[in-house]
Amino acid sequence: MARIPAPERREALIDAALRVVARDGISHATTRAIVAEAGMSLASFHYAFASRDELIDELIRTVVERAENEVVPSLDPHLSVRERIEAGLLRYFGHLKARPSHEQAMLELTWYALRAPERHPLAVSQYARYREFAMAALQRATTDSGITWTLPLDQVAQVLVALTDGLTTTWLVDRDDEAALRYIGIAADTLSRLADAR
Amino acid sequence: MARIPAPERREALIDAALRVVARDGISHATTRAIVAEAGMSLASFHYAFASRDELIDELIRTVVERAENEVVPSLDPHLSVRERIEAGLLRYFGHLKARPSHEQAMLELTWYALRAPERHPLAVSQYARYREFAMAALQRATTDSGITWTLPLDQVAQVLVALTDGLTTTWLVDRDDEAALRYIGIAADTLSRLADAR
DNA sequence: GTGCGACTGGGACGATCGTCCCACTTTGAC
DNA sequence: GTCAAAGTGGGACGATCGTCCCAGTCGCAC
Repeated sequence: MARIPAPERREALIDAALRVVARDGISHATTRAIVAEAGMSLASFHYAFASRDELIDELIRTVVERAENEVVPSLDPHLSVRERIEAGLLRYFGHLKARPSHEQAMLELTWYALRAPERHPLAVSQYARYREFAMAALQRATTDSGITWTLPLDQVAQVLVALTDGLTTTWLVDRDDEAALRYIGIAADTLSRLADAR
Repeated sequence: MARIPAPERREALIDAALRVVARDGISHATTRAIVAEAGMSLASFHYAFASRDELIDELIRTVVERAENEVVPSLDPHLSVRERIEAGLLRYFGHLKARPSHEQAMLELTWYALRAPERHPLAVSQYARYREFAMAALQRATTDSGITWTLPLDQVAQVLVALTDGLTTTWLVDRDDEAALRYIGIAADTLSRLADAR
């Protein structure tokens, strides 16, 4: 095996771990499974990480950092705020359909973190990050429209996160595209009603 | 140990398993943990169940059957449809706050079922049952009000399930009561707007 | 080139997992 | 009372888990 400095190995192991979690679920993300995915030996694992828990914690932190803003509303000036929001939600839905196992992995990591009290803050910061993304998306949706929100932006963002969560969970279970599209339309209505022309 | 016929023992084991999952998470719901919770020996377990998988499957089926309709809207004739729906959501939220670990267990079981293809139907039927509850609740909310829905009732119910899911997940992470109450108000707005006076 | 620290591979540790076996006790039909 | 069937307890099986040890190999500063 090629000799790889520890920091790079940590990255490679985290990447491998995410692939394993997405493919097989976190319960199958054993040290051996992760090491096999990364093409390493067990010794290399424990040379880079003190324990499996340390890797999983680092994995959660990493996916939270890496998470991209998938809900990017359209900026087309011809569109209404509602249409911009709907465009953003549709973009997220496209991403969800393209990589369902990735979103499922993210949620599994949330539940995993939620089970151990000392890991709870990881889940909280994960959702704080989602809220940031939501805020940015909402701000973008009202840019150059002369429209403001009837609630503080972070509160609207909280609603958007919850709406997105509901979409993700129910679609992952039912895989009902038509229901998802209906829901997106209704969610866009709901959010745009929280915006008010001055 | 008292001698208990196998069918009763199956019930007792399922009850014990649900308690373990709610308290410690499904990853800690090992045969030994379940057996200890039920105060039995391992032999009794495998006398009642062929395998742990059989018990978990039966557990999911049982909680889906047992699940009670927590979203029961008010029937107070003085209330508007929107207020009735909000009352129902508030009732569910009260239940969620009173037994968060139970709701967390239900969701963990969903994700568990979602991981194995042969168990996927269990998750689907779980959400089908939620949809039934939602339909009953929505029907109740418009009783004697001369109001109908602008969408087929089962489609409105799908929206309610997704809205409730979003509420549950985000509250379990953030434990933000105020945000939950705001969200409930907005969700009630959203749903009542799908109802139309004839 | 030498030497030291960084890195690797393989094998092994004890703990815990799901499952099973078998001798034993109790129950209920006859 | 007899006896087959039902139910029980304890201990053991092989597999797999996270972790660790240790001898060995490589890269790099000097």
